Amino acid sequence: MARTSGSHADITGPKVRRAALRLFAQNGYAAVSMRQIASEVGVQAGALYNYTPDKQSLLFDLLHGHMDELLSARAQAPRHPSAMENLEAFTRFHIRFHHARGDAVFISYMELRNLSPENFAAIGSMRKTYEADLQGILEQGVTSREFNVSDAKIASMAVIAMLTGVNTWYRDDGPLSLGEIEEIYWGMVKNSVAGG
Amino acid sequence: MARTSGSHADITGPKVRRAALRLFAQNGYAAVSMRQIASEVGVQAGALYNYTPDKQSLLFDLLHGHMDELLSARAQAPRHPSAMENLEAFTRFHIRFHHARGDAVFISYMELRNLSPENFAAIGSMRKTYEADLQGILEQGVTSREFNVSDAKIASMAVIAMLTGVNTWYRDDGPLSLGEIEEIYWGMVKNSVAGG
DNA sequence: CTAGGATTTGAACGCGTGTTCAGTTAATAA
DNA sequence: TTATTAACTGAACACGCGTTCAAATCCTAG
Repeated sequence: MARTSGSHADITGPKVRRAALRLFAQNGYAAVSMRQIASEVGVQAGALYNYTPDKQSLLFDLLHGHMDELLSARAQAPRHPSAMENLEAFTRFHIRFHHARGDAVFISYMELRNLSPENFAAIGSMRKTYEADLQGILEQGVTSREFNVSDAKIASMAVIAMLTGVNTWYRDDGPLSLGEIEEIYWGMVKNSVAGG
Repeated sequence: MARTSGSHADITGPKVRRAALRLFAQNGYAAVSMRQIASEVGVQAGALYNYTPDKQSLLFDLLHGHMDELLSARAQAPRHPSAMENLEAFTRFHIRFHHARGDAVFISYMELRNLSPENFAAIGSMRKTYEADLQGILEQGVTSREFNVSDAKIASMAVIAMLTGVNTWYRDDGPLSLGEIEEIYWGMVKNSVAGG
């Protein structure tokens, strides 16, 4: 055997994924060519096929990896006795996690239609798991009378849409820090489900 | 002159736009070919160039037409003396208008990056006008002490994201009518800016 | 019925696509 | 030093792309 420690594969591999993530987010999956990705990595197009069987799998791996990170990061979050505390933790987690991964989030919403049916189902089910997490918190709060929502499923979709929307307009060099955004959004989320 | 009343142009033209709208929304601008659009219209690809100078203009016309409709429909809405009434009207308008135009809404969020810089700026400024409408309502409510928001701009982005999110999950054959959705969302919007 | 413009066809253009693969290069194990 | 193999190149493949345009077709005004 030769070239195990000095191998380039563990350098080029991540480079390929990073380049694909950036380009897919910026220009869209269909509009990005394998040659563009290769050029950003500093390699010829053929070499990419050492790291992905095809373009479609490259997209799927990015989405799947993102959802995997999301679910496992969320799974590690501590659970609190009160629904209010759980909702606050979820709100802050969602804003921070998604802010740090703008490209992956964008792709996850935009490029689902470019996945094969099986791949689409796989990502869809992971997303449902995440949504069910928030839905569970809302149901907990309804039971404990901390919250006042008529339909936890719909309320969870509304809250997630509101929180994810931060990504579409927030800029790091803007007037407000992410911490301030967190405060404002947590206030709105709390009122939206606890008020009335 | 010949063929003015019996002309096909006023039939084929809208057909082209409808087909392009549907296909762009379903598969993405970059993934849809002029031949696909032509095939859905029932015509050869070359004939499309009687109705658009190129593919890019076709996309822009769809987005521009959508924003035009949005702004003029909103402009016709009556204004109320109280911010609360204005916010309720905006909320219900937004949900209904966007629900009836799923494809155009989807494209308007997804395909902005496929516009040339000038076209992008044109659409962006129209969107800003719409957002400023809601922002003005929130500011009115802050002045009149009907609302309690620290930053009307951010609150308006949060509300719009929440409302537009309905399009991503609502289905006409689902368990709830759009009217019921309207009620639930209006409750959440009201609490989010008026509570605390 | 005929003239003439509106509308569409169908073929062609140069170009870029995803993917394959024989051959070349580079780095380590022995 | 040499054998081995991971990593990459560069050319090729068939194919679809957006767009153009002369020719054909369709329809109405006169």
